[in-house]
This record gives sequence, C-alpha cells and structure tokens, in this order.
Amino acid sequence: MDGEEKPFEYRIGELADMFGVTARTIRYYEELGLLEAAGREEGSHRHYPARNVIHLKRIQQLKDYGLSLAEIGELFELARRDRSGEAVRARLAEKYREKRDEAERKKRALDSYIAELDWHIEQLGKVKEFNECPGAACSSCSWGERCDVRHLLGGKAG
Amino acid sequence: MDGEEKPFEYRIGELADMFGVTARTIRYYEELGLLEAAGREEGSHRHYPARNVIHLKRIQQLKDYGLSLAEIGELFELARRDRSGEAVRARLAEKYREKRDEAERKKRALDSYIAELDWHIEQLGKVKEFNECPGAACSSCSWGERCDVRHLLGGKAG
DNA sequence: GTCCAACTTGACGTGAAAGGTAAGATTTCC
DNA sequence: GGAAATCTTACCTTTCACGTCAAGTTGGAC
Repeated sequence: MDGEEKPFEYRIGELADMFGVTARTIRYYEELGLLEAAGREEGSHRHYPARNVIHLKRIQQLKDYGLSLAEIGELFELARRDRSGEAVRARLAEKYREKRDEAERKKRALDSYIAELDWHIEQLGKVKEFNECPGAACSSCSWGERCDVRHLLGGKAG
Repeated sequence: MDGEEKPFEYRIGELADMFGVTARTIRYYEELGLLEAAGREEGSHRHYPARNVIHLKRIQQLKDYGLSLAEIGELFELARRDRSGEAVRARLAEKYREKRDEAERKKRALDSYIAELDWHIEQLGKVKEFNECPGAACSSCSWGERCDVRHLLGGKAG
C-alpha cells in the first residue's frame, strides 16, 4: 500500500530539478528567508514536504512579475505575521500596481524614444555630415535648435 | 580685437563643467578611443580645440539614444576610416533601427506584462488565499490552468 | 557495514558598465 | 614661485542573483 500518512518529501536536488534551478539557488532563498526546509538540525540534509513546493513556485511567479527577491521576502514576511492574508493581498496588489504603473511609464518613455529615433533616422537620409557640426554651415544645419552645441559654444567661441 | 587666428582651447575641467561630467569621464572616453585631446606629450595637460567639443556632445547624444560606449566607439572608428561619411551614416541608421526595433519589442512585452498584472490584481480581489494553493480546494482554485504546481506535483504527490 | 552520490557550510567570485577614488607626482597659470 | 589644476596608475564601486570551489558529512542502498 501506498502510505499517505507520511507525506512525500523532496530533497533539495529533486526540488531543484523540478524547478529548473540549482541547489545553490534554493539555499540562497532560504538564506534570504524565502523558503524553509522542514525542521532539521544543522548539518543534516534539507527535506521539503510537498506543501513547501508552492512557496518555490510562488517565488518564481513573483520574480517573473518583476519583483525582486527582497520584495518577495517582504511579502513572505508579511504573510507569516498576517494569518488572515488580508494585508498580504493588499500589499501584493499594491506592488502589482506599482509595477504596472512603472510599465506604463516605461511604455510612454519608449514612445518618445521611438519618435526621436525615427526623427534621427530620417535626418540621416538627408544630411551629409556625421559629426562635422557645428561648422560653417551650422546656421543652416538641419539639426537646427536640436543642436545645443551652439548654445554651449555661444558664450566663448561664438 | 578678438583674435581668431588661435582658436580657443578648453581645458579638461572646463569641458567637464560644460557637459556636466567629471574629468575622469573625459579621460575614460579618451581611453576608449572616443575623444582625443589636441596633440600633446605624455604628462602635459590635455587641451581641446572648440571643434572637439562636438565629439563630446555627440557621445552624449548617442548615449542618450541608448548606444553603449562600445557601440559609439565602433561608429567613431568607422568615421575615421570613412571620410565620405557614407558608411558611418548607414551604420548609424542601422543602429538606430536596431534600437527602435528593440524598443518596439519591449513595448509589446510590456503590454502583455501589464495584462498579466491586471489579471493578477483582479484575482487578488477575488481569492482569499495567498499561497495556500495547492490545497484541498485546488481543483476549484481560481488560478486554474495557470497553476503549474499541479502539473509539477501531478507525478509524485498526485 | 560500507560505499559513494548527494548533501552540508563557508567563503569568495562573477558579470556588465561606466566611471569613482586615492595617491603621489607634475604642470601651468598668474 | 606658489597653488590650483592636472597628470598617471591602479584598484574600487554599484546591484543582484546566484556560481564556484573546497573540504568535510550524511543517508539510503546494497
């Protein structure tokens, strides 16, 4: 018979293989307080009951969503103190919103970045000089007001 | 009279102040072959004729557009060998397009990232557990197929 | 009872990029 | 001629998430 009274336990190497990480990674998570092995004495091998597996998965999920291990640690810490789960979920939602807002901001930045690049790509098709500006032709240079070298030199070499 | 026969020359500290960098930065650029001081002997102070100023500006511009110092160095190297400027402009346009494509790719990645986050934020408003999955209620868990822990455990602890 | 792979702790290394910083010597400007 | 600026050399810094020894220990299989 397949006894279920003693739940299956994984060893660190198995866990590592399952999640595509190394044992070092798992120890590192433990070091950061993210993942605990089942009670053990110093020096003995770590073993993980199946219910601990979810924690590792959770770490990977949250990592995928852009949280640092430190942030994840903070959440886990919160989860330990807050049995109801209210605070954790609120904090996590907050984190997610932060990340989303940051993503939106990055998107906007990328938009203007792309616009800038497009402008420069277009200019490269028109102008003949690469870095001879500001020369004699500077006043008619297609860089126009975008060329701040003129301002910089204006005072001294104007 | 304001003699123009001897062009104004900047010292490294002046240049640094003008561009909001340190002298170290300028020396570093020289080290990478990005910026040359006017001919000088080892040990003597560097000095920069006004026409060199554009190079520093160019470095900053290209850096702003996401090119690494190594990439900038490559372009400058090209510019030294290609007096007509054809090849440089072509290469630069290519670089710009690379950066733009990468930016577009990042934007798309951000879009799906945002969608994921939104989904999770929504879920957090519905579910009660933070990391108790997979438990007895796992089969009705709102994570559904997104919960790969089930697959992972399916073989051994199923 | 013993063997050996898997595991243990500890401690330092890595990488990627663009400079920072210290130290002591020298140059240049006024 | 004195002081400020600059010179060269050469290691250091930052961040994060591990990698990589090294040498000793554990545990399950036979």
